[in-house]
Amino acid sequence: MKEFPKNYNFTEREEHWRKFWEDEDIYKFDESSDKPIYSVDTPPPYVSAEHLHTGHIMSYSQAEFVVRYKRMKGFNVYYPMGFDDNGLPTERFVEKKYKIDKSKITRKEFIDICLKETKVGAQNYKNLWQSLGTSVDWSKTYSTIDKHSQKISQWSFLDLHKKGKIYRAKKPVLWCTSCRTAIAQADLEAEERESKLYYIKAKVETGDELTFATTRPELLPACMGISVYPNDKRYKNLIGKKIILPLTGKHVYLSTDEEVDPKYGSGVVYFCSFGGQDCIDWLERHPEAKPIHALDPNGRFNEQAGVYADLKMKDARSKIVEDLKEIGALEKQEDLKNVTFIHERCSTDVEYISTEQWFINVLDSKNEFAKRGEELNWYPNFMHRIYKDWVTALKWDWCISRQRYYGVPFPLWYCSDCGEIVLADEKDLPIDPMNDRPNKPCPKCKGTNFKPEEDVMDTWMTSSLTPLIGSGLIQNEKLQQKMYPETLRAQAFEIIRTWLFYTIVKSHYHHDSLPFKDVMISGHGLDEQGRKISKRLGNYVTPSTIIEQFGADAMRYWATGASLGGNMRWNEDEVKKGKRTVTKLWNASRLAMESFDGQKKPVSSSLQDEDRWILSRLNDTIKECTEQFDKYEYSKARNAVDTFFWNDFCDYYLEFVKYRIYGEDKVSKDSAIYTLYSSLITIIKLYAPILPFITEELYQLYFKGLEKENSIHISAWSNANKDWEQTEKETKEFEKVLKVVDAVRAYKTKNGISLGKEIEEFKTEIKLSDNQKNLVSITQKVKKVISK
RNA sequence: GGGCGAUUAGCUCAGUUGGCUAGAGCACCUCGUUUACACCGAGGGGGUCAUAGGUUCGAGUCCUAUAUCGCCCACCA
Repeated sequence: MKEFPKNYNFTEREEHWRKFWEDEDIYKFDESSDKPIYSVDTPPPYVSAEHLHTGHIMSYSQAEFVVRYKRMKGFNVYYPMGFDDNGLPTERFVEKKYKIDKSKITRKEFIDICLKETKVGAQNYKNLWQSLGTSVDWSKTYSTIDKHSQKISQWSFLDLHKKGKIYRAKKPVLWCTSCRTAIAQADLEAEERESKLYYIKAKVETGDELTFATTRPELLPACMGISVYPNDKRYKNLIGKKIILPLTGKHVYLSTDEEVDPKYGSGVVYFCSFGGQDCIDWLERHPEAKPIHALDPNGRFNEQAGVYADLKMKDARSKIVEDLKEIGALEKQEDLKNVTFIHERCSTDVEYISTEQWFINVLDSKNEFAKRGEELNWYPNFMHRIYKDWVTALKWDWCISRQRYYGVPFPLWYCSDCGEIVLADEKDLPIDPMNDRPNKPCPKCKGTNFKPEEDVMDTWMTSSLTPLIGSGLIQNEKLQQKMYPETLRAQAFEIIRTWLFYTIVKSHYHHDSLPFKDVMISGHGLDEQGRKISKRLGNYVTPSTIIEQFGADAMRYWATGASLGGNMRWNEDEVKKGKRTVTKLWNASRLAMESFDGQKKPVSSSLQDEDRWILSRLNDTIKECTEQFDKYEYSKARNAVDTFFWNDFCDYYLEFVKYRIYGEDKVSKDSAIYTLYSSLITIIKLYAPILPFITEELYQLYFKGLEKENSIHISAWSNANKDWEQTEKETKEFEKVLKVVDAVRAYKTKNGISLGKEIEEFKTEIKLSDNQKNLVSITQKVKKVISK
């Protein structure tokens, strides 16, 4: 056996193996293989993420453990990587970073900055993934703004349009006044706030007074109707009467509405043109009412709001409340908590503005999407519930158009003469209607003047296609078809309602199938106190610092700490434990390997009791570990290996065989070496998915010459071996030895005797055979073991 | 308001279909340099398994309430 250094220099060796894997194409997808395919769809991260934190490491590593396991299990693994660099998140990032005022920059200039910025971001991610040893096939990468992704996104639009799932309509949509674009229901976040319920008095034409209650008095200029519950006796004689609104002097009529709760507030509700879901629903029930378009897309009132024109919502509120007080129309106000919807990207209050947008019809197929959710294999299972609830609660069709610059353009124009929508030809994709022109005149009026669609697509319009984009990177068409649906989607739980849901929508409509068979959902990375990691709190550590300090293997080891789907706190001690495991593996291997003969694989000759025992334990560990990995329970898989390696193998077995490998008895030595070899190669294989660097190092140091595969990561996973099985009785019999060993150790420790020091005799109540007595005396340095 | 998780040693967490005299790692205390490892080994202290009921021969594990925390969802204006 060649020289075995005393210490393992992870900094240098990890760098070495990174390069080796890349040079040798270890993780390259083999297009000619006929092994079963295992394809993986992991989230293309937003490259605009300003910082990478341990939460990212956690969720990507967890998927990667499984990927490595499957690769060793004999699957032809397809693991591409994408970067999400289109859409609103990137735009907001660039706007903030460069303090851009979009009115003072051209569309093209802005897009150029975005493209430049995303290149930098993608490189940062790639560097981190590589230093972590992520086993991606880097020749298969995509970005969501590249031509390939644009082509597929535009194809998706055309196909869904053809299938009648896409429509354009002018109706109230969710609107962000800060981003100045329409958004989708999935982009909303609910925020509970301390608010006030204002009781406002209005005059009735009969001379009576009517008090209605609202949390949003600022919408008064857009009031389009007032309703009470049909059987509410208090207001019976006022129904149908003209109500004169305070401040604006406009009038509406008092109507009845089943949805009004007579017990809440004054039992009188006013409805406004952009107040919220309740108002939209009310308008549907009261088509006679006329919406008042008093709010501009920038969030300011316009001339329809009379004296309140030009005011922002917030300012309008205080002004209107003030004015109401002044004229004595504010009866009272009560404190209450209520839920406001905000845009998740910028936390701006969402408004409801009637605009013309593109939609994908999802509401009509809610049941089918729910059914797809049932067909999907969920790991862990309880995550299914989040999906189910979301699908059931859907209220809006998916608005896919954004009034922004940086995104995939819609493949269409409008005829300037007749307004007809002219779609691009599939064969011309991708196109940009701003630069390209239709290749034929308007099919309706033969006109040749066109207006491009200036809106861009919602970023999810593209990322919902990642299974297609990923598999589409395979040139071989026959093979490409075998790649869809993919095998595994791995993602975090907070994007179930977006990424997962939208991907299922697309696959269902396009292919009438699920996009993948399994979904593995990770939890959140939290800080040490259990708080969500956020930029504002600054409560995160930089992964690259940890990797430099403890090594990538140690960092990855930490990521196994959370059970599947569970949240995990940051805990540097766990990283240290990973580092210690690496060191321990190194040292244990040093002991074993220095006894190995490099020429040929050892074979089993005459195994001794302790050999049979450890091999049986090894066998159990293989079974347990495999079973857990098959269920995506990387955490439990690691646990099984840890227990075996530290407790059984190091604490007991290595102590048992030391004297044999240093000794002269060839038969005894050979069987010890066979057992050591079998155990060690298995241990490093079982650890390989989690600790790819140290296991590769150990594999290359000795096993490669005999095991043939170029890297441990493409070597075959260890299978349970029938020959190694032991009956329960045999195991129990041997465990008596362990008990006596424990007793000897305890005796020595309590008496301050070094474990290496020989003692004269040791008495035990446990009945041991002569073989067993012999084993205890030699390994524990007791001249004579006296047992019953 | 509805739902889903969680609640086990000082800390972070395991405890699979009920059999546990409740485990691990860290931390703590004591001992020990032994030809793999002091980034170590050995030994030890420490828990009425959130609370209250119930099912059972037997419950950390199942049921029913309650409490606290976290998350998801939700138009009572």
